[in-house]
Amino acid sequence: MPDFNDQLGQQGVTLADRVFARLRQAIVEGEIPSGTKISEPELAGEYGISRGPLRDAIGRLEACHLVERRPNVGARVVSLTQEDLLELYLLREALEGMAARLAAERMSGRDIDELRKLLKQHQERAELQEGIAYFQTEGDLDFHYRIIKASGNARLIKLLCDDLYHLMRMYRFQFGMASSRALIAFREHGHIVEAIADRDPEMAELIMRRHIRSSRINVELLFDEKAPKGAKATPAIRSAGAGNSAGAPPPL
Amino acid sequence: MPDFNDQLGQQGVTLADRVFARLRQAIVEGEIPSGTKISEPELAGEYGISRGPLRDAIGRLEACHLVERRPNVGARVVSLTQEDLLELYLLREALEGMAARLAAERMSGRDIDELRKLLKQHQERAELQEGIAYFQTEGDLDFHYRIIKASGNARLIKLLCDDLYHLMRMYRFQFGMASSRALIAFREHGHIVEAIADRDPEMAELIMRRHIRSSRINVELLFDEKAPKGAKATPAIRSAGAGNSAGAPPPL
DNA sequence: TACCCTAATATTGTCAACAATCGGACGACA
DNA sequence: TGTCGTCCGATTGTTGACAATATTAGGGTA
Repeated sequence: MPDFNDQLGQQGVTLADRVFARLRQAIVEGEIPSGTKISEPELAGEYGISRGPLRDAIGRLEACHLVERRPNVGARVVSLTQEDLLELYLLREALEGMAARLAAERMSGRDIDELRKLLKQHQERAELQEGIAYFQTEGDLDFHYRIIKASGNARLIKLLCDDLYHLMRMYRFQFGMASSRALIAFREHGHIVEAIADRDPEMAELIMRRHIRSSRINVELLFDEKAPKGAKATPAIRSAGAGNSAGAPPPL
Repeated sequence: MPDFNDQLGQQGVTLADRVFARLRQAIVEGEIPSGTKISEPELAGEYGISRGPLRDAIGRLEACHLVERRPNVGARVVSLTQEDLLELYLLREALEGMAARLAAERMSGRDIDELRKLLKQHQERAELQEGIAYFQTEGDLDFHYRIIKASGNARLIKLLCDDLYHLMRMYRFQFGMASSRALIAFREHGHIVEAIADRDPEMAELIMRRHIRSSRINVELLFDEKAPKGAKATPAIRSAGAGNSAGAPPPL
């Protein structure tokens, strides 16, 4: 259970912080479906707060690319498209490739050991429950998360962990991403750790890039399978839990 | 004269848009020096607006990493450090490398011709006024700008052109970046265009990455020269035009 | 019946006042 | 004299009301 961006427990200090964290979770996990219009008076009423901090929170969501805003019209939750997901993978290929390179240069031996342990846990879990599910959803992100952190590049870390990873999580919640590739991906993770342990930046970057590129191609194939030709903007598949519009959320 | 992010003329629709654009320019160009505290009442008074849209604008500046905010304390203009600049170069190496790769795959023949023309203009200008200055400041950014746009990856474009390039501009305004490397860089630009025209993505990415890496190393050397040992956080060098604190800015 | 123009409605953008929190100055005490 | 505690001032966070804009429903006309 990785804790992206300290969203757990430690709730932000200010009202806008808390409502931002909560809205982000609701959007990422699909509680507020893609394409939904964000009504300021309505949400303010539900959360029992004023429109001021709510607008602040919406602004931050926009900065994360989780909602889109048009002046004098309002904000909508982004609608996920196949095209955008593929663009996201290209970004990750470039950025996480660099992260792996830097990690190979700077990661401490101690952290490398920790990373190895993490992989062992993943293996056990995968063997145990055969539920490649866990591995490919949270476990995979956790692995990547650690390598990014190990890059030591604050800007890279912020970009990947604060923005892009919430988007990736959102895509995983909305599209299934069942991944017939889990075992292969797991082995690739092993190779990446080896390259890092060998202090071979070139190799670490190369393998990480191929790893992410393979994921992208896999996703591309899945899309072509489901929608042989057109289907240029497939919206969310799962309706994701019937939004609790009745019954206000617990107090902040 | 590239027009990063449509900041010219076409002023935003809403008040917050306009004050955001104006503040960003003031910060990037050093009119508001690094490290300055952003006082909401004061600025609101100067611009003749309320604190609401101003706070909105400050929030967007924070999303661009141009100001840093602490709850209940306030916002300050980011203080530029050598370390952060080097991190920025690493990001650019990864991202613009990918942009060059994509451009080689997708750039239209027409746009490639345009790019060649641009280089010719740069050459003439450089020869004419011998003022490598222009080339290395705005011209260089313009060249990179076009390749990024040609990548066709909306997310990549947004990231580089909306956020990172304003930061690069800010560093160029604050630190000199005189660049003894202008001529070499110009030739490298030529090689990049060739690789794109050859539809050789691997090569285009490789050269772009080396190009940016060379810039980074050059900057690193400059820093080591000026501050042989410590000097871990060199603040702005130029005081940049005596900030017009007296005399309110023209109306929005 | 289809299209366009007008007006009502609801939403967003903006403003000014209130409450909560932080930083610094002053003074008391060891 | 140095350190801690307290108070005050100022700034930020939040609120509710006002103004401006976009959407939608309705009626009139070709």
